[in-house]
Order: sequence, then structure tokens, then C-alpha cells
Amino acid sequence: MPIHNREIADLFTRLADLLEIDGASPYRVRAYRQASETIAGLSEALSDPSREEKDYSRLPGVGESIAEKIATIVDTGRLPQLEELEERLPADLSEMMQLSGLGPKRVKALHQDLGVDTLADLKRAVERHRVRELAGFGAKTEQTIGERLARWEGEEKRTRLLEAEDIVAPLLRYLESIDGVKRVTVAGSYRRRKPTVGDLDILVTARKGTPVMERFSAYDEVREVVSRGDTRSTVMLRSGMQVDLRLVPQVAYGAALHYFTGSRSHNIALRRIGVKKGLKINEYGVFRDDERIAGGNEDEVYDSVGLPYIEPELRENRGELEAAKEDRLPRLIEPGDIRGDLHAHTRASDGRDSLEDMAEAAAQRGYEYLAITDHSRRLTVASGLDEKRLAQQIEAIDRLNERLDGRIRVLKAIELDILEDGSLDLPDAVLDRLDLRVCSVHYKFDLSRKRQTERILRAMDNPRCNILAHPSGRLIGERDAYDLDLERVLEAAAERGCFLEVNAQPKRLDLDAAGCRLAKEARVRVAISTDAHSASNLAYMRFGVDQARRGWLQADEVINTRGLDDLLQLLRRD
DNA sequence: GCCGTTTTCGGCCCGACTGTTTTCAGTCG
Repeated sequence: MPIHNREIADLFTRLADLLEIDGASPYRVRAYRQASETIAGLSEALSDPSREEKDYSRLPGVGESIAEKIATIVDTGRLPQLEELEERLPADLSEMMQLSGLGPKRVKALHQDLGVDTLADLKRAVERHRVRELAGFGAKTEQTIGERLARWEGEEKRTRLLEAEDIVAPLLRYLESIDGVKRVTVAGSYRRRKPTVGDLDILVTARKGTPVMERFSAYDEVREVVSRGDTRSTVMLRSGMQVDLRLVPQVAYGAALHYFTGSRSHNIALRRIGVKKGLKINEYGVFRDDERIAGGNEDEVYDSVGLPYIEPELRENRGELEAAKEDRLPRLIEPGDIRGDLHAHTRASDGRDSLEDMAEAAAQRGYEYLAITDHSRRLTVASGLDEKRLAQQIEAIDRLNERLDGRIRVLKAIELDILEDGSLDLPDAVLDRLDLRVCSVHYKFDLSRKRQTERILRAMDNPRCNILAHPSGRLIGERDAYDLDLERVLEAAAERGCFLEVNAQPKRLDLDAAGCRLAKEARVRVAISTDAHSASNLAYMRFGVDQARRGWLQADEVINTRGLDDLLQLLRRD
């Protein structure tokens, strides 16, 4: 079983944690953390034997020493340096550092002076009031640790974007309603549109003397005020979401927005560029010596270092700064580029609304077309369509299109199950009557990488397979992606004229950004589709567009930005 | 430990907040 990038990254994070507790050079610790982040963000598996680039030291933040360690991990699955360290320091100390308020120094003190080696030990020590005896700790610190420890269990670490939006919307309305508040913007990973967000960073500008922090603390949903200052406060909401609010001066708004949008890795790289030009970039502005030369808006910040504006979705330090420098940033797709939806269900299978309602809702959105893709017969739990029922639906759609009189075109389609042997679960004859066919894996997720990949390649061999839906099968926070050689799938898709889906369901977002980027490199175009199970679900489209943007995709790389005639042309595989 | 048309050595982002302190260490982002 080849080791995943995520696991390699975790080994380096644990090494960094234990080294930090051990008192190693902070720069050495940072080097391991940086390498860990780089590895976690790679789209290509380091352990893949067919990987072309074998020289790991060419990865950013990876030098000779870490490259060697990666090679050892890929070969043996082990990191000897970490194991040596774990002989002296309990491995669980690394986990303890995850608890907010506990850093390397405190964890070390707890371990050395109290023999606290695990979270369970920590809980006992807090209960027996042993923690407050330690130098540098007090009763307040002990109590805080106890409270956070109690909440630690069972609480989801990250929140999906849709749920985050549900938390953000009323909070923004509340903040904007405060008299004197001028601007309110959510920065952080929320603005970068990551599929999940850990906490919310909100920037506010306001007239002098506006009691922003008091009012923020008094928000109805606040469960705990973690900290409160004049320019920055942190609260925990009842939903479990942590929110940081920062009051920033208007003149520094762009600099602060940039700083707090991140990613941290992007910011550090940009600061480096600034330092070389004799500039200091921080959340208050861009400074030459002590003179502020920019900072009112983000354009100025980039302009000060000679770069064009970089969209938040690209700010992950994955080549966007280099691309900006060479003036080859992609012109990212926008929601308005989308001209139709190619994956939607009706009451005929497991959707909630009728064919007519779905068509009406799509027309309301200004779409030119909507593909109705109810499930096929294998998916009995979703009352999948057999040949006969599909034939009836084809006729129903023909009649509906006549009534719609060109307002919108409903495409005759289906979401086919890819069976275990790679065959599709309806006969070719009825499939030939459709405008397009979306193909999905809905069961047997646990096949080996080789068999799962072959299963999908086999499905794509059928010229009726147009779009491979939710290619990784992941459900965020619920189910991991199945093991699949995505690069081989993309290669095959490119050869056969198949497309891959960017499923816009907030639970799926599949392809993810890394997958989109791989598709782009493989010159495989994608369809951004909502997989709507109700008329209101059609609104999920923007979540898919977000991920496509994070994956550097342009409108011309997405097939449902095409007009109807162009699209139908593209879908012809023979 | 990484990195380099200012460097192969000497830098590495830095300010806010808390709690425990009598002037600052630890943590966070």
C-alpha cells in the first residue's frame, strides 16, 4: 500500500512539533512545517512509482536533507528521526499542541514537571489542580485549558463552506447594522473559498469611536469571548465556529485584507519579494523605510512589488506568484460564464421536484440548457430508471421542450452507474436516444487502486460515456476519496474525448482544486454541475465555480460555458 | 533546514492579546 502525501505530511508535522518541544532551532522547525504544507498540497502522489520527477529537493521548501527523508518514508513508510525523538518524548505531545493555548513551551513544562504525556493525563492534572502550580501557569490558565479540553471531544474541526455561509450571513448583517460601521469583509480561507473553513476572519472599518468590539462580543450567537482588545477580538459561537474580528483603519484596509486573506504561505512569499525590493509588507500597509507607500486596497499591495492583482482563490503559494511575475495568470472562470447545468435529478428518481419545476428554475437562472440526469436502474434506493421508464422520460422531455418554446432546452440525459466490471447499467440502444450520459461510481468504493482505475477506464471505453461524475467519490468530512489513479483517468479521458465533472454539491466539491489543476494540465475539459436534487439546489453552481477557480480553470476549459450548439458538438464522441 | 542577479553564510514576518508577570514570555495567526 503506497503511502499518501497526507501521511508523509503528518510525519513531518509531528517531527516539527516534537522538535519544537525539544527546543530545536525555530527555523529548523519551520522548515519541516513548510515542507509538510508543500507535500499536503501536492496534486501528485510522491509515492507514485511512475512519478516523473524523482528529485524531491525540487519541491519548494524541500532541500537535500528533507528530500532524503521523503525518500526514506516512500521506501519504508517510516521516519527514523521521528522515531528516535519519540523514544525521548511521548508521541502524544504533538497532539496536545493542537489544543488552543498550548504551545511547545507549556507542553514541555507539563511533560517534564507534571508527567503529563497525553490528553487524558492533562485532563486529570487539570481536575486535580496540579497545572496551576507550574511556573508561568495560573488558575485562569488551568481553567481555560480544562474548558477547551472538555470541548475538544467530538467537535468537528472544520466547517463546510455552505454551513460557514449560513453562519456568516446573519453575522455580517448584524455587524453592518452597527451605527458607524463602514465596511465588513470576511477574509481567510473563507474568502479563498476552501471547501472547509477552520475559523472566520472578519475585517471591519468604522468611524472613530464606534463600539465595534463591545457589540461584537454582545452578538446573540456568542458562546465565549476568548479575547477582546481594541483592534482585535476572538469569540466562539454557539455553532462551535471561532470568529476573529479585526478593526482596521481605512488607509490600511487593502493591506489588512491581503494579510488576513492569506494563505500564510502566499503572504510569506510575497513579503520575501517585498524585502528584496526594500519594502516591508504587513497588515498596516507597504512601507519603504517608515513611509507608507501603499495599502488602501489590494491592487496597490501587489502593484508595490510589481505584480498584477492575484485572485484570492489562487493565493496558496502554488506557483501563482511566479505566474504573476511572468504575466501568465489564468483569467479565471466566473459564475456569469455558466450557461447551463449538466447534472440534475427529478422526482422520477431521488429528486424532490418535477421535470417542469426543474426546467422552470433553470430558465429563471438564465440558463440556455439543463440536462436531466436521473439515476439508472441499479440504484434501486433512488428508484433508478430502467429502460422503459427512461423511454417514458425521453418522451416527456420532448413534450416539455415543445411547450417551453425555446425559453430553455431540456437535455435528455441519465446518470449511469458504473458497475464493478466497468460496464454501464442500461443497454446501448436506449442510451443512444439521449443527448448526454453522466457516469458515476456509487458502490464498491473499496476496490484496489488498480481495479478501481481499470473499472473507470473501462467505462470510458464506451463511447456513450460523456462525463465522469464526482470522480473521487469523496464526501467531505464523511467519506474519503476512493483509491484511484487520477492521472491515468485523465490521460484516458483526453484520448477518448470524455469530460470530468466538478460536482458543486457542498458536500462533494469533486473534482477538488488539485484535481482541476491536473485536468487543466492534461488538457481535459470539465463540466461544473450541481447534481441538484431540488430546484433550489441549482444555486450550488457557485460552489463548483469556486473550486474550478481554485484549480486555475478558465471559462474555455469548462464545457457548460458553451452555447447549446457548441456543447452538443463537444458531446459527440464518435 | 532552506535559500541565494545583493549571499554558499547568515539571514529567516512580526504585531496583538493574555496571563502572570512587576517588564515580559508564550501563543496565535
